[in-house]
Amino acid sequence: MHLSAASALQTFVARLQTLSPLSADDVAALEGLDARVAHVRSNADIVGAGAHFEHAVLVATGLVGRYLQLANGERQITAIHVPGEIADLHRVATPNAGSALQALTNATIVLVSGKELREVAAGSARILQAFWTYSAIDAAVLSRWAVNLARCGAKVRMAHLLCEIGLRMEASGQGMRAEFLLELTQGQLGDALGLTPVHVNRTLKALRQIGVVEVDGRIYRIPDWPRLAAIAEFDPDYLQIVPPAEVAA
Amino acid sequence: MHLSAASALQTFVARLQTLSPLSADDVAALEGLDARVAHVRSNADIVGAGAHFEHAVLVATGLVGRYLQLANGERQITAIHVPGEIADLHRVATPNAGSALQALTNATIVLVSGKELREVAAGSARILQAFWTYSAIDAAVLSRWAVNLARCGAKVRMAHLLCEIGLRMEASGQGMRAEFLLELTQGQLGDALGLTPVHVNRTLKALRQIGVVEVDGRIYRIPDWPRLAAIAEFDPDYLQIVPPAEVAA
DNA sequence: CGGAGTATTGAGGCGCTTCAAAGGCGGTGG
DNA sequence: CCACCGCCTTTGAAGCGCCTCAATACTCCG
Repeated sequence: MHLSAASALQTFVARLQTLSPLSADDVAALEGLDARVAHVRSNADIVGAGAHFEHAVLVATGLVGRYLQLANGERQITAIHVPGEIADLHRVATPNAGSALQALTNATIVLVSGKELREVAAGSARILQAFWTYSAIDAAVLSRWAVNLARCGAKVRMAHLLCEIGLRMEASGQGMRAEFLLELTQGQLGDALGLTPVHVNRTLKALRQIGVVEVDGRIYRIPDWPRLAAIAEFDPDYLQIVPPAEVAA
Repeated sequence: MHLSAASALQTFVARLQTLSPLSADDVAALEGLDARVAHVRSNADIVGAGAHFEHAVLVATGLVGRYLQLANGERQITAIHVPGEIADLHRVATPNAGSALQALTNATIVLVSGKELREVAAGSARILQAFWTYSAIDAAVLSRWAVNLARCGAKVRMAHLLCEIGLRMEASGQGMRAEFLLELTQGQLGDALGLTPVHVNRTLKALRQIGVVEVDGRIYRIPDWPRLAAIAEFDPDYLQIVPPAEVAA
């Protein structure tokens, strides 16, 4: 197994441990799961819409997005997953989940057998509980996302996305909230934010001009995090991230 | 326990059984849960935003909504629950869920102890599995909702909501998809659809004029279900409703 | 019969979309 | 190594959908 894959699995297990107290056996069972590493090119579907797929997708490097597509070809990204996260654990509970999974950048993923995950979960109520809680937090993130889509203007939506992704990246060791690499095109950002690429561009320009974001290629810098968070009405509680050392501001 | 409360619990347990094969003991344990019946007036919060609440809320009569509120006072309803559904089972997994719960109409609810639910779940992997799946479906509904909010115009959003609610009502014995009582004000519909009350009104008028919806007070009739479903791009799969007898159109 | 919340309709404005075109940037092949 | 090509980014101009503000009618209930 590649280094990044092993590290991603550890990040995932560590995350689970903050959600439900796992025994040493539980951790061993999780780390012993059969894990097939795969590489996926940017914009390639990992799981098609409505397809059955017998593996859960753990992100090792790059970004993976969950999305739903409409008949007119438009799509809406409903979740963006950073390394260390399983993008579709919920599918282990409901095999016909409906949404598709796509690599948003070139990505390394770890395929974990759904059957094995179900067995491991059936063998330990603590693990099953952790899976449930993990999925529930995923849903809480989605519900916050829905509120932004429905109620907030483009600047606020963008600001919120940057706050959330920054924090999630930081939590999984991919950078700092104040400076991180987000390798998405403005078109992909639009797919997530419910905006056209053109308007994503204008929105970023506006955020740059008021000085809350600096963009250098695909590197985003947040010179004034509290101000960006204020614009976004960002309250990190819903992410349920337990900070490893600091308490954040 | 009132009749409606007992019947709601049975509907809920029956729903769980379609998600995970429960033993007779499991069913007995679920039906033996301590259940306190309460009545809530329209527009009264059952659980405030960010509040801890040690009970899960099973809807017995009326409608219950989950929502998030922004600083400017706007709110977005993220889920509408009909009788027979538990509105916040996810909170049993993650106590600090963030979203608030409100009676959207005068409602009868059944308060089920979160502690007891956790105990019952810890005692049976099948029940725990069913709870997880139940929550996962709730999340799938939410994700479809998010797509509508982000990508669809007012008519499509409204059409989709009517399709979904109609089907869910039918599934829990509250009417038929083609004719049901939806006791929401246009303002509440707006809170769910991400629209102003004024525009909800105009949208309903437009749907009436093209003949896909008839509104009589708060009774909604769908004379041409397939056409409404086509407008909404409604595909009921994500609801994972197993029809009791028929197969639907 | 009065009052409050709800529904309905009109007029005007703003934000995002659409359509269009030019400039940057990286990758690939000659 | 450079020239080219495709994708991405950036900017402009015009249009449409939903919002805001505003006023009137309806309906239920005391």
